Amino acid sequence: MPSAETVPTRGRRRADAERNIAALLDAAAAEFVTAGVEVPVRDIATRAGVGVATIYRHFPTRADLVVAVYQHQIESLAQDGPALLGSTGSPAAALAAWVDRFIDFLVTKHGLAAALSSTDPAFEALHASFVSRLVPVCGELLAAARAAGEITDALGPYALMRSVGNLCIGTESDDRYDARAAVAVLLAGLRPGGA
Amino acid sequence: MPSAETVPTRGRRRADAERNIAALLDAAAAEFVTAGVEVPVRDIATRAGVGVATIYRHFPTRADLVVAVYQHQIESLAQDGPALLGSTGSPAAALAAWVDRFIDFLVTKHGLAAALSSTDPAFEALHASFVSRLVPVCGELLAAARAAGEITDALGPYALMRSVGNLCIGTESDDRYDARAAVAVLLAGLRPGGA
DNA sequence: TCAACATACGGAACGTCGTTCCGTTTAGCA
DNA sequence: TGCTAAACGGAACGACGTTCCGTATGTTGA
Repeated sequence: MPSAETVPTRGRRRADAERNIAALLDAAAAEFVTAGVEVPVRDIATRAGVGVATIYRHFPTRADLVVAVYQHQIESLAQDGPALLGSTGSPAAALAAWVDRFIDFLVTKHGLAAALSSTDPAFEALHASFVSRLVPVCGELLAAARAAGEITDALGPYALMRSVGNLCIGTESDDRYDARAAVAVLLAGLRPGGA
Repeated sequence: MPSAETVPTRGRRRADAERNIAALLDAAAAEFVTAGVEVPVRDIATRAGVGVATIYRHFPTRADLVVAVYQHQIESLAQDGPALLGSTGSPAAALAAWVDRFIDFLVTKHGLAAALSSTDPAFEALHASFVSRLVPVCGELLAAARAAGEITDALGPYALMRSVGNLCIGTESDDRYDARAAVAVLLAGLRPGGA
């Protein structure tokens, strides 16, 4: 997992570096809420009380910072998958519940969904992190639901996550559009018995 | 229709202005294909052999230029709607065929789908143009299909177009994801008889 | 406790881009 | 042919991402 190296635990960091990394994570989290994940680097640096170079030193790309900020939530999402599969009645229901948590995660983070499917190289590592951590989990849920005959194989795990991610784009700025409703329709389309 | 005012036909333009506008539309179309709709303004100006100010004089926002370039295709898409409804067996089939043409349009224009659901104010007019011209058409198709009992009312015309547009984002850069397949699932989810 | 060295820092500097400004050119017309 | 309004082009400005480099500081071994 390359993203684990983003803020290296190896060697030993100087105490000031440790402090600055913590301050940066706090500042970035706050700025992401206020101004979205595309917030200017200088704003994060200012809020953290450090110079811009300090950001680049610890987080070479913007995606590294974004990943670090949301690492815990991505991780818990990844662990929700097997848990839901064990505790929920049907695999399809577990998949639906998991997707619902994924949506929750995305729609509450200003611009994160857009960043996820952005072609901007600055966000490549973000995409990669989501893919490597969450696609396998989605794959398990999908396989279980398919084995139970509850859904078709019209979409693979990657395509499904990407579809859901895309449907979450721009949900914050338009009340005529509800990502959750769109995803519900998408999932309904995966049920067998249609075409 | 506000976009008709973008390149005003009223008054009379000087001949050089007329020429430059034509050159800009050509240059922009070419650059959009090569570099996407987010191509730097200077690149378009250079290719057209004009100064940057000339772009801003005729197309105050980037969206105005994008709309002008694709105006004919948007228009013909709008006219396809009623035509398909008249010539296709079922309203649902007409809707599917129309959506398919919409997808064709979006996936062949580098970055257009992303620009459409972008929150960047530079693309506001683009969004507005699509909404004002295409949502009503989609609404007709949707209403007909609904009246025939072929689809549910889970998504309104705006939400459907937005969903399809979102699903088309990033399709050019990733062969693990196929927008057409995702939209097919979405449409399948609109069929009655599910939840 | 103190040097000396690697680590880390901060802000200036550079290149790119969107946008505006302004002195100059030119088309249209009498 | 000369006048005027329309239009032009490129310089200039500000915001931003990114890199550079001289300076400061924590760590470590004596």
